[in-house]
Amino acid sequence: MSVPLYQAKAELFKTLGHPARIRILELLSERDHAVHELLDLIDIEPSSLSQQLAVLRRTSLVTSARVGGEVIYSVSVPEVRDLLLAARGILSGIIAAQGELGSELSPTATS
Amino acid sequence: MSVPLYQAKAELFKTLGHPARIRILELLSERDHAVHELLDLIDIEPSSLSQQLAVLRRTSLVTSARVGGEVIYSVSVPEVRDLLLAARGILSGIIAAQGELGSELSPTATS
DNA sequence: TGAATAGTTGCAAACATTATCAAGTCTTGC
DNA sequence: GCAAGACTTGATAATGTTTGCAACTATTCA
Repeated sequence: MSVPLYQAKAELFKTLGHPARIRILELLSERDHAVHELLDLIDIEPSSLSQQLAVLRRTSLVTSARVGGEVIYSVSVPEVRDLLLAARGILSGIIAAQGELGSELSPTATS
Repeated sequence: MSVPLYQAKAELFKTLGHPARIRILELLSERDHAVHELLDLIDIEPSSLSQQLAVLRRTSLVTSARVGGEVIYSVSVPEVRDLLLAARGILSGIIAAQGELGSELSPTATS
């Protein structure tokens, strides 16, 4: 039952392919956060946040621990930070390369 | 104008979230390939390959150039390689951390 | 105990992505 | 010109993902 590595990579990237999940990982790679803290920082419904956290948990990218009334999340693999930085590098590269012409990236919210 | 960076990142990762597209990028990050060469190396229908290439083109991750009878693809941003390597690092981290329990991820193939 | 806060789960509708087949363009070589 | 090879495009059914609401569990605190 072994999955080829390129497929595992695809799964990993798919897991990262959601704005809320990126935000979560960015925040968690700074420091651990309780769910309600994330909720204050990310504009999303509680249940939706919970579901995105579940996705990240399933992929073992984050872990959770109940501490009294709150549940604290942490990134389980520190290298996640590298991945996010690499992504930023690529985006800079692309943007630099094409100036500002028509992008497929749909403009919506701010921040 | 600007799309929030975290959203652009999510788009980027989403683009990478498909096994065929990962394969394509892995192959192209070694050297340029004509479509029919990719076709020989990846088990996929021509029309499907074409569609995946279109996705990568739209995101500006690859560029294509017609050379006589063939169309040659190249990665447009060399840093893509870093991203793929970072992904491999994370997968190793996860796999190492959890041994072989879940069996959702097991490395077999190369790269 | 009961109210309030903190999170999670289930589910159905809305939405996006993928695979496949048929049809079309472009280029080479005869 | 025209057949063959190399690719792309369009349409569509099948599948997968996301969202939002309601309901539910767990913990704290008064």
